[in-house]
Amino acid sequence: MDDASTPNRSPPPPTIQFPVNLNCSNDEIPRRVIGEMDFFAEKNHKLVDGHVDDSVHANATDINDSIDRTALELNVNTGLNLLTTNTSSDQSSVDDGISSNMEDKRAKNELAVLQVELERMNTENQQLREMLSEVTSNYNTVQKHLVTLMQQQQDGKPEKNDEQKKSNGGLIVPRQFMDLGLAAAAAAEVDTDEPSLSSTEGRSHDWSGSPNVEVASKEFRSRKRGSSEEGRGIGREDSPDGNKVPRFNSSKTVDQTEATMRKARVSVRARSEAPMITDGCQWRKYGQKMAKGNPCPRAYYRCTMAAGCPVRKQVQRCAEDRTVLITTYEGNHNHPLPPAAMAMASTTSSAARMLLSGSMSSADGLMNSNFLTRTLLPCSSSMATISASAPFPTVTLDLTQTPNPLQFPRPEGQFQVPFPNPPPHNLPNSQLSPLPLLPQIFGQALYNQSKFSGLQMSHDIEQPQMSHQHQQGQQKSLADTVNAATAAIAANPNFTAALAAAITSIIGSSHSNNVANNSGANLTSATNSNGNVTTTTTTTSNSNSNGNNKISNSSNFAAN
DNA sequence: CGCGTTTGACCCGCGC
DNA sequence: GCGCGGGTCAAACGCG
Repeated sequence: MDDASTPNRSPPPPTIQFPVNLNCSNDEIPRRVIGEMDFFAEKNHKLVDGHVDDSVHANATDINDSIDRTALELNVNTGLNLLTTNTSSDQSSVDDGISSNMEDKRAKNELAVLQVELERMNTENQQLREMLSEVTSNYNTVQKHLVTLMQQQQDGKPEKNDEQKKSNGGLIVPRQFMDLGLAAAAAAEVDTDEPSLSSTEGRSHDWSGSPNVEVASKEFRSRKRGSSEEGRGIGREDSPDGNKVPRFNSSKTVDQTEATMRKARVSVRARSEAPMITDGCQWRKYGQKMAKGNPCPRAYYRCTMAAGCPVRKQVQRCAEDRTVLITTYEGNHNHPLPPAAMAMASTTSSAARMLLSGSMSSADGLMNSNFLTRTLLPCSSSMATISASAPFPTVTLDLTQTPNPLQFPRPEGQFQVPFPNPPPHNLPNSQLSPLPLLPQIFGQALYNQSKFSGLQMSHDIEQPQMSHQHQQGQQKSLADTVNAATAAIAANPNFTAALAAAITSIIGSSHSNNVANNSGANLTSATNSNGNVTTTTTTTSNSNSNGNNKISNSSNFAAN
């Protein structure tokens, strides 16, 4: 739990430079830029006002206390003042000049130009405010809707929960150990008596988030797979047709959503010579298969950090480029995770939630997703995608591509990823590599996004015990978050994109440990013509070459 | 001896 | 109904 609350969080590295490229060297500028971000924070404040996340509220309030909206204008004026100050100083310095009148005129002209510029910027700010206001409004609508649905869902299935608790001997503790990213899914589980993210191909269906359920599954599985009808009745609500074709306004919406969650997958593509990427967990290989269309075998791993942990992953080399390792995760851990493991866990659960938000059959889900992507994350990229056409909804995070220049370029040296993670207790230092942290970046970004999509709200409701820790983390990281958002704005001529990053960061900061921001990860998302969500996370990571992976053993990838 | 990997068999869903 | 492909199981095997 403690670990879960502070995964890989690093104090703001002293090396981080505020990305102030605003022609100002004034020390106050960063604060003023922050003030500019406070505009969003304030919105964010309103956005969460009257809702679940007190920690967000608190942080937004903090910012509000120190910086108010006027700071935005101050900020705008700041640069201008510098120039106008220069102008006036010019005036004073040329008093003894011959053409003081001309200088005066020139200064006036400059002033006029600057005023025009100021007006333009104000207009732009106004537009942005309106946009944000609209976004906020939409968000609140979606949020309310979601809460209503959650309440309905809860009211509709209380017996189920009780039943499950009874069958579990009242033991639901493992869920409390889930990390932040997992908890939302866990909450979903509590509601649905089903493993949330856990997924299979619709047959084994026993990837339960609860060890108890897992045990039950194993029981019926051990009887004989051929006679597992009983087991199927228990572990499988996803009827073969239930989760394939979303039915809108169907009474089975909830179940279908669950099925979607169960089948959600997060695929990470990374260049690595190692047989597996290091993700902080211990894995046991339980199978290997040749997959069609790929000369490299696919290895199947199961998390062994806790008995009954439902998390599994597949590891396979990319057929086209065998230096690319594709790791696909499914399921939620049901045990505490070391910091390094939090990364991937956060990634999978967050991505899955995002997936859910985009693929759940209810109109709300679609609304969430589309709303999010249309309004906040207009940039598109191929670095991460959600595939709705795949047999299972899959988020693919591509770490192999160079950052999209259309994303958020950062000045060199800015937001260097210090990879400050303490070595996982089970990993020797020699086996650490930056790579395992990248998923955390993704996870955080996705987490932010999924939170904003409204899904996380349910989590907040049902996991209030998290909020305090979140709060601490937030306060610690809020400045970094703002800085990061500021950096995005300052460094990026594409203000709209920067705005998206800023909003995403700030909103995400309400829960985050700010890894994404600190590490310079940017995430964008867009809705393509198919209505699928394209998510992009760009990192400044320069090397993912190898994480000598430390699964509990060093299994060699046979195909390599 | 215990633990983890290997690998062939098996099960299941899906498409034809 | 049949075959294919994906996923899992579990006995055999290897290693420390």
